[in-house]
Amino acid sequence: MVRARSAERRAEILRATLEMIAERGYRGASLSAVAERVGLSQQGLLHYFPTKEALLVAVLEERDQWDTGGGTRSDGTWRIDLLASLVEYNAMRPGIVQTFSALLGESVTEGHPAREFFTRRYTQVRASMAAMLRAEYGERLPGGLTPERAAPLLVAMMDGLQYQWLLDPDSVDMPAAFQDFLTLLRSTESSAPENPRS
Amino acid sequence: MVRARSAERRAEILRATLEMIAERGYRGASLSAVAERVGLSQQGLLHYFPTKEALLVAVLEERDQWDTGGGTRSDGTWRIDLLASLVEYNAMRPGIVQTFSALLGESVTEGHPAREFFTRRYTQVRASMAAMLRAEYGERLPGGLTPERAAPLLVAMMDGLQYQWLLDPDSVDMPAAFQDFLTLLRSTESSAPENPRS
DNA sequence: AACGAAACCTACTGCTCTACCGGTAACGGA
DNA sequence: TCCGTTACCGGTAGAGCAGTAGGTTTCGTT
Repeated sequence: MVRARSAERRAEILRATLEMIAERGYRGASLSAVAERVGLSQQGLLHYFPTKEALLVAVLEERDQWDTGGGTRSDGTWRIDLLASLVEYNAMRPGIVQTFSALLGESVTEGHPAREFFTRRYTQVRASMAAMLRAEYGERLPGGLTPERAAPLLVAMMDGLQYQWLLDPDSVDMPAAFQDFLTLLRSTESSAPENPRS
Repeated sequence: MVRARSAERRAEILRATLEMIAERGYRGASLSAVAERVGLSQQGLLHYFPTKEALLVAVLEERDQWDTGGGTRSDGTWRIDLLASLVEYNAMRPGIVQTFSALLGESVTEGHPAREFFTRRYTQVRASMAAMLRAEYGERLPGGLTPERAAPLLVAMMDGLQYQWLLDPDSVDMPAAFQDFLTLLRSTESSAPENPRS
């Protein structure tokens, strides 16, 4: 009973933190503001998460579980059509996208507590994407690309489109643009490697 | 003489500000820290730029001039090979890239002073890219894309790669990856539109 | 030589931030 | 019914923040 109530509170706090980070970024999000949003004093919040950084870590971990959960195949790889669905889904949740875009931007600064998280995560996501591309299209992709070379492009496209979309949703149709990219990756014949890398 | 010295100081300040933003982001960059870096008191700095926001605006304006200057053709459009060169150039200046990536990330948060700047800038850059693509490849691009539809992809790719590269330069060869994308945009036959948009 | 502006600085205000310390009240288990 | 744990809150330390007020020095111009 107590446990359940506690877990509920923690979930509330994490949700509020996500919102605050979307609005102000991690550095700009103050503990008091988060606490106020869940109807707690700042000290009450610190009872659940002892430091601000611990709170951020909890947010990141929750998210990590969240989106390594759905959308993957039994062998752990993604399906490319589900990737497109994910982008469509994201387009309906600007809040979440904004949270992680703001966080990603901050994370490149020195000593940011999310930096290591994102670094590790991108390594993992690139590998996952490469596996997906290989499963879907085999070894040869358009332009003589290998799955390993195409994977970072896929990730970059998703992230990059998010920023343009967040800044100006009316001018950028994110899901359509991402589909365009997938078309590009699909529609063309795979030729011999044009500029092989070592 | 005085004027020259003053302009020199301003330039120093702007350079230091760029550094500080790269290290801590805009919100995390304090006036005192910037001032110290140029050997001024915080109030001495405020003599040149009356508010923190004015300082940021000056940084953005300087950058705006800077990179709408080189690389464009007489008619104001870019050349695509110069775009690849720009990416290569950026790969040698992690500081600058970091500054603007951090700023872009922050700018999606509410009420950020750089938000309008980036919004306007991306609109303009997309238009510029579309013009370049049209000049270079004509109306039909691979996958049935129009220049207007490919333009945001080009921009997104540049931005997205920057984040991956900043987080893990050893794992991501940014210029090569961008070249891969350009190859993708080039190497394939232009087919009829597959999924035309309204 | 006198003047005015530019280029700073010291001191300070008022605010916000994270985090610690020490309480207290409720509650579930023994 | 006692007792330990959980779930908080008030107070406050201690630091940093942007920005103001009011100086003084330097220096080019007249």
